[in-house]
Amino acid sequence: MPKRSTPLGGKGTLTQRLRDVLRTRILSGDWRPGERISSETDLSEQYQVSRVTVRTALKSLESQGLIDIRHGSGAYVSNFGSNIRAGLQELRSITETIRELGFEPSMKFKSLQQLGANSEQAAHLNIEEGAPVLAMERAILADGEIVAYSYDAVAIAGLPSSVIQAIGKGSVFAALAKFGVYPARAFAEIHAINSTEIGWGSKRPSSALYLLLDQVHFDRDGNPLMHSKTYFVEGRFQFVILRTS
Amino acid sequence: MPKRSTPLGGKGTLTQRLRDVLRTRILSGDWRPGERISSETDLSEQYQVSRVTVRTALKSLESQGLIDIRHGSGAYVSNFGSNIRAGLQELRSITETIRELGFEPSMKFKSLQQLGANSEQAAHLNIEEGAPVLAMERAILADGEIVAYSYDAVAIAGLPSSVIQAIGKGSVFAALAKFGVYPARAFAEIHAINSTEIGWGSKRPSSALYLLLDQVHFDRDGNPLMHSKTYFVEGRFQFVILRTS
DNA sequence: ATTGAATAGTTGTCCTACAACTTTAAAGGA
DNA sequence: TCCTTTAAAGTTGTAGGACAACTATTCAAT
Repeated sequence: MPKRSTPLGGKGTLTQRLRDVLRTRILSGDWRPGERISSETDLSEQYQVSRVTVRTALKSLESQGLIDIRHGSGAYVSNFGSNIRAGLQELRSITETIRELGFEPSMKFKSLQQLGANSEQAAHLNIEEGAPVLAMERAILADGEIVAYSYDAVAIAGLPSSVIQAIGKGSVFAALAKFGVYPARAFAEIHAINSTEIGWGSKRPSSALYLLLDQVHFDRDGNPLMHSKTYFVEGRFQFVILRTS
Repeated sequence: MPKRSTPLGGKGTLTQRLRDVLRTRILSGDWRPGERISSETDLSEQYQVSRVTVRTALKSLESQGLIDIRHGSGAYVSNFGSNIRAGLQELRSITETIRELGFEPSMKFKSLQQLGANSEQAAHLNIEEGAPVLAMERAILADGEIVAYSYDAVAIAGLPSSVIQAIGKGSVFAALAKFGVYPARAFAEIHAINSTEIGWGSKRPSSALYLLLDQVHFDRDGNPLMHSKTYFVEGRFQFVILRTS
């Protein structure tokens, strides 16, 4: 039984760091699905943290559906394991998800301009109609194949121009992160859409069937940051959700 | 400031009972969105439980997105509140969700018979092809209007006939509960479907556009209980997801 | 072979204490 | 008056020890 001397590097609270380490171990197969993981006491000794910290980390993993804790018995790896990584309930950027699935993500801008918010955007972003927003129309590709079209609007009142310019080059979230703004939550609505007016370009899919993810991203204070309507080409992107009680 | 003498009635661990009480208080508006709820120390005195129990309950609510805990400051009600109740990430029966949204749910069976599992069902339920399953074709209505069509298959090998008969009359989950079997998790895939071969009956929707929820329910041991393909009529049912990081 | 009781192991809850962080208030200086 | 700094109080995060409640195993008795 090898001792772990890993100092739990990373950011966030001690509990969060331990949780990330344990999640990695579970997803990498240190314990097989159905198998019992080390007891709380063992883990607390291995990582030199209190049992409180171990418990909180395990509880978090349980709420994410990765493990199942049973009173008097132990914590067991659930039988879903790796599939959950692509789960919808976890907030990750689309390009990041594509890369984790083993594809090479890329992006093609159709338009990128600063203009006044329309009524829908204003309502979602909680700003005045006509207030400045950065509007984008993008195609998202995986290994050169279009998987989604996205229509986004970022509220940019108060943002420095350096950040605004950076948005056009890479990931929106990466640019906002440099300004110290992180999306903490997103509230999404899902719809089935059948329309030929969504896509563009020569590589446009033959089918007109899309799965629309209409979502608003918020920072941790509940301030809306970005509204985006992303149309996923049906069949090219797998949406999975883990539902727990 | 009134003292709470509520003995935290209900089932489950003390933490779970406290969590349910606090969730009810939050959803019923005891604290407004953005407002800070009582401190952990206060709550532990109010309900006569330890601070550990309060912390665990609050952490659970945080992972569900109802509150936001900030180090050194407090726990704040997040700005979504009641919308979350209909969230997809929470595992509840469709009829239950419909009732909570203020409509009167009902069900119309087109077929209900015991037959051998086809290859798709066998794979999802982890049983042999041809093993006995209870197959259903149902229309789900809210206030008399069709909101979804569902094609379900329950693995019934080993189930007493009394339970099998009860399934046909009321909720599937309610019948299984009497046998001591509870669905603890579901793994769902989402698709957009455009087909005229889904619905039936005179009240069939004019549109052929559906949101397909293809899901498998599991018990807490990871055993598959039921596979269901539910086709929601686009526009008649709002799907929302809270995504957290 | 079956039952039942003892036993060790594990998670659930409690208590106390302190560290780390946030917010508010007071004090001081320009 | 306005602003900055400092102090204090309040809140969440982590630690350690203790015991209750539950589970799984072992072993003896029937």
